[in-house]
Amino acid sequence: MSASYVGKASRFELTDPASVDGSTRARSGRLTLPHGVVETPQFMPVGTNATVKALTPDDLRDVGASIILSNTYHLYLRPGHQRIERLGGLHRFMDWDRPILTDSGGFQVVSLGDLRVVDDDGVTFRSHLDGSVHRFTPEIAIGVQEALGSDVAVAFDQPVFPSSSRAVVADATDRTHRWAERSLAAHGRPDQAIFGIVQGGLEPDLRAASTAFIAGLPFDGICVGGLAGDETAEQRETALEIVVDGLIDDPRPRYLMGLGSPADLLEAVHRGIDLFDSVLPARVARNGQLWIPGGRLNIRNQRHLDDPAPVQADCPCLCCRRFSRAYLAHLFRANELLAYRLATCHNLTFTLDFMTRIRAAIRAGTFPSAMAELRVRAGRVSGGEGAVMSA
RNA sequence: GGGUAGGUUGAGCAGGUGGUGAGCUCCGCUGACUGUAGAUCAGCCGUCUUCGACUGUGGGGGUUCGAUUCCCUCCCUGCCCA
Repeated sequence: MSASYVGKASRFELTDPASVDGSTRARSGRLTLPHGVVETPQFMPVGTNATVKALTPDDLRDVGASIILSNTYHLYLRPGHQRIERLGGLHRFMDWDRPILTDSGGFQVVSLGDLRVVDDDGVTFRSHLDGSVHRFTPEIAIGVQEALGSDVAVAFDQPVFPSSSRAVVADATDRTHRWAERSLAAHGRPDQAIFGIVQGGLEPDLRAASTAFIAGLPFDGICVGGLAGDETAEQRETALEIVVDGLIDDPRPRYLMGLGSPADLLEAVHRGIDLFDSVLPARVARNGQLWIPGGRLNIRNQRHLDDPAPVQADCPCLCCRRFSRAYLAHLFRANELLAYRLATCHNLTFTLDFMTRIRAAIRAGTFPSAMAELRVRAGRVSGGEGAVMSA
């Protein structure tokens, strides 16, 4: 097994390969990009509109973000990638000097709309902002990302819902493969890495074939797309295992797109994933759900109004360092803007701290035995009959 | 003291001039949220043995087959005049 990968704009070194006893595929590494180093496994907060909602760049550093994701589709429509390029690129525009990965816009083209037409060459769609008609092709999506100047560009793909029929999945997966080749051919920026996306839905053979196809192309990293949708955790883990099986000797970073709850992150790391992104911790924070060890709390509940304790006693975030649950509960009820900032700081701090704990366990060689404790810490923060902490 | 407008489910309101008032917005509660058209959305929000039933329009009394509605009286609130 190669322990490192060197591309023209990125480097990935496994510092701690998966345990030799085969009990886990969790591994730890270091991804070096033009704007800095990313320790893996790592979570990328999502900053769709060149901002992680409610946070300043200083807040982002404070919560421990080492890389964020931003969005090609949204920035193309507003304020326009050419404008951002004229203003010195995305990093300068948003004053974030650490790495940025840009999603290709494929996800939005599918998630946004009824008013879209997919053909073999690309996608024609209507802007969600003003209804105007636009067209994305792999070449255009890559061109936009080069203009933005992200550290990592992502190939243009066509995701489909995991529950889609086999015919739909097969069609979209084939198209994604052709678009992957075209994305690579179109990409020329030397200070920008490019990742390719595996599709294949929940069809085992299509997943395996897609993994083989994408892994066969000279991408700098492999994204696992088409999950974190309407599939069950079991279906997701099965699909994930198929993909990682196909990448077992591949030295490049593996990025599972769209996953974000601590419990889900842990299980995916266990199965060999290095990178994640999700809006979940930030969105849920804005809606009043705070993640704490072992569970969560709804800060809008009346019982918090008199509670002088911080959201989480040992948390170093801006919110927990200086404010009480009572204060945060008040801010939410009063619809004060500070509520969103503080809550987002907390959930991202919790999530990124959780990843730090995972890395520490892997690097200490104790990940398999640490999983039980990490699972408890992750709690069930989403779905099902999840435990809601009362304290 | 006189006049006037009112008293509707936690709050604020709609409606209702003899034929079953549970309608709205807040507040509150619960759930959802995973490559962000999301500081959003959904459900509940009088009581109960909750696919239904019961209660409820300030209190009391009257007329009536039937009263939130008509009559009498009392209480409370706003405003105006003394």
